[in-house]
Amino acid sequence: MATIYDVSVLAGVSLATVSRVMNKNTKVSEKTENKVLDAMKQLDYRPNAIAQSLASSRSNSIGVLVSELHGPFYGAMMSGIEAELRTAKKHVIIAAGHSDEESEKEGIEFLIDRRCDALILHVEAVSDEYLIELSQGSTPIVLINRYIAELKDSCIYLDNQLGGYLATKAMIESGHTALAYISGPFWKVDTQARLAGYKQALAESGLEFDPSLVYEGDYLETGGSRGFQALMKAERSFTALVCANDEMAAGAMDAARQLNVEIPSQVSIVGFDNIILANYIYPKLSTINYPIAEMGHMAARWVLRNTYKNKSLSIKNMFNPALILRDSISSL
Amino acid sequence: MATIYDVSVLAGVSLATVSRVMNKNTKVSEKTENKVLDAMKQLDYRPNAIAQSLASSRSNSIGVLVSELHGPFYGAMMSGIEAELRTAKKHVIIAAGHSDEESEKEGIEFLIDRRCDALILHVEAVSDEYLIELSQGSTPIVLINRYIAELKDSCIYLDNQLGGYLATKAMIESGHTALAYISGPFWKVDTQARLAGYKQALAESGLEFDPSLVYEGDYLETGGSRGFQALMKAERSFTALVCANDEMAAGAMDAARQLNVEIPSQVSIVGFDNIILANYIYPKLSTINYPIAEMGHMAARWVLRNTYKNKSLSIKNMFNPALILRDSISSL
DNA sequence: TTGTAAGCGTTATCAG
DNA sequence: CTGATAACGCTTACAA
Repeated sequence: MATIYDVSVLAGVSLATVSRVMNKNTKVSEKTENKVLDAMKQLDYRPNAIAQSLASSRSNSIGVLVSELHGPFYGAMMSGIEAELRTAKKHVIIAAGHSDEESEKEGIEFLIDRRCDALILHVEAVSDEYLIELSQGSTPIVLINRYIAELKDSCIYLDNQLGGYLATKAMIESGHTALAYISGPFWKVDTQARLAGYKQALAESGLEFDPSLVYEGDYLETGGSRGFQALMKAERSFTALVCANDEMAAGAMDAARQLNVEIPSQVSIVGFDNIILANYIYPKLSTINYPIAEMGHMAARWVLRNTYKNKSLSIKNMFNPALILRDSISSL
Repeated sequence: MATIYDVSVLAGVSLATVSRVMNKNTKVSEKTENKVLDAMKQLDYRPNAIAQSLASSRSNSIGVLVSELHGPFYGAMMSGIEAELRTAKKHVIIAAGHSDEESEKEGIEFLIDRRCDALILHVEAVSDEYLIELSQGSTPIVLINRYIAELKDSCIYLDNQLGGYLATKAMIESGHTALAYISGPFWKVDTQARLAGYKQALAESGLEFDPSLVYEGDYLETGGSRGFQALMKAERSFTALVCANDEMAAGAMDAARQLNVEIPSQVSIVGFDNIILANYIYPKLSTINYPIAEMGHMAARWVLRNTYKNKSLSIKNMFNPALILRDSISSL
């Protein structure tokens, strides 16, 4: 591969001049510029991004850490980020954290070692303290779906508790008083917030919170199925089921069908996230909208504004969940 | 951030020695090694991956190009690749090609400029010639879901025609003789192969191919819905619908519901890909299994074997589609 | 086993 | 406006 040196020789100028025409930061006479451009074309020259990063200590690439590379939620998030950054000619380096502390740290270190100009993180397992310390470092970080008071300006988050509240409230307003809940893993922060919203809505309506009506799932279809089966076997019956995400809701609906319980006439279901799937299962799933693609865009804009100094961009940190009514809830 | 130089000073050894203990390729006395290790720990030293790449001209990272960062198909593919590479301590840099020639080339160049040790490509818009030329370059490439005779050893592909054939055959064997088809964009190679399989099955059973029964979709739910509506309006009626992927099948089922046509009693439907969704829509979608996660693993193993010289790994280039019977096909 | 020094391909600072 | 030249942080012959 041709290097900047080859170009300079062929163009009959110095290294520095070639560098200048690439970076357009210093004036170069038109004549020289053309000579250089020609030489580049002839040699099919492509700058070595690695060497550029080393010399300039900026890589024009942003590190993104997601829990998984698959799944509708992370997919939408990555797409949102990439779309925004692409317009600014910045690139994305993605790593997976697998909701595991070691992996998340490893992923973050990989991205930092790669000299990413900034990091967009969707992390679940690392502690607030770790993140606060990380933010002292030289690589700027943005957090998605996590709120840490000390870092609030670099958090792009959803009011998860409000979401849980809205979902539950929708059931209560439809006349339900026996509401089961399929939760995500209890240790996750967003799980806790959503569950808190459920409790809040119950309390507000004078309904008692019954731990035997909540099942700890895994945010996957299988967890939803198992949860539904478990809940049906338990002594307390219910007419409404709120699920901490759509995938578990889909799993629960599947299990319901197998147990011959009809949705929504016998059990109403509401999900959370509003993934595309929610609109294509039957009956169409009522859910809480989580504007994750939009939030991905916003996180990217944060980077554009703060790291690349594009001050014309405005940032919104908190996003609101909203109830989306479809066909999986019936009135009692 | 501490550099190798800081470490060498603190440990009282030379740069080279520090480098040696990092790379474990030359013998270093235990005593020196410990001094160095201590110094590293004290300084919280992390090697600069960029500098390493520049000096060694290998980056330990593999570039992956997918059409989109979202979507169940690409999600599964990226996950498969990442999982395999992670075990070998290699990392992944992902770019999106958006099924557009310019974007795909841009993405590939980005990855090459980043000095990826190898590229795993799921490309649709670039020509065979481009890829053949690319493969002459110094960065090894593997192709997923694409077969190019000249590059066959580095292709990990599915027999798409066989898949289309199997899907169609399943309908015919269930007694259907009027089969509609919702296709992907005609310009895509896999689209053509799947459609060819459909034609092949028809021909084999003496059924005439009727172009008015095929609709050109976009591989998205919306395309499936629109396709179903269009097909229903056309003069020729049909009792079976084969869709070139599951997402369009889901869209078609949704449209069917709105038009009050019952699945599968009035119209049988079969999809393609076997994405998770297929198992959670109602009725459960019969489809063609596309082992994309497995193929992602295999592509990664190809890299491990060929680029990183792990010869103990064996490679399988062609994968077979298989019919998965669920509830969306009824016998006539 | 260890040190010296020449790169790797750019950027960026200084002179001119 | 252009050219030398010193970094950037690390690897890797070549010597010792």
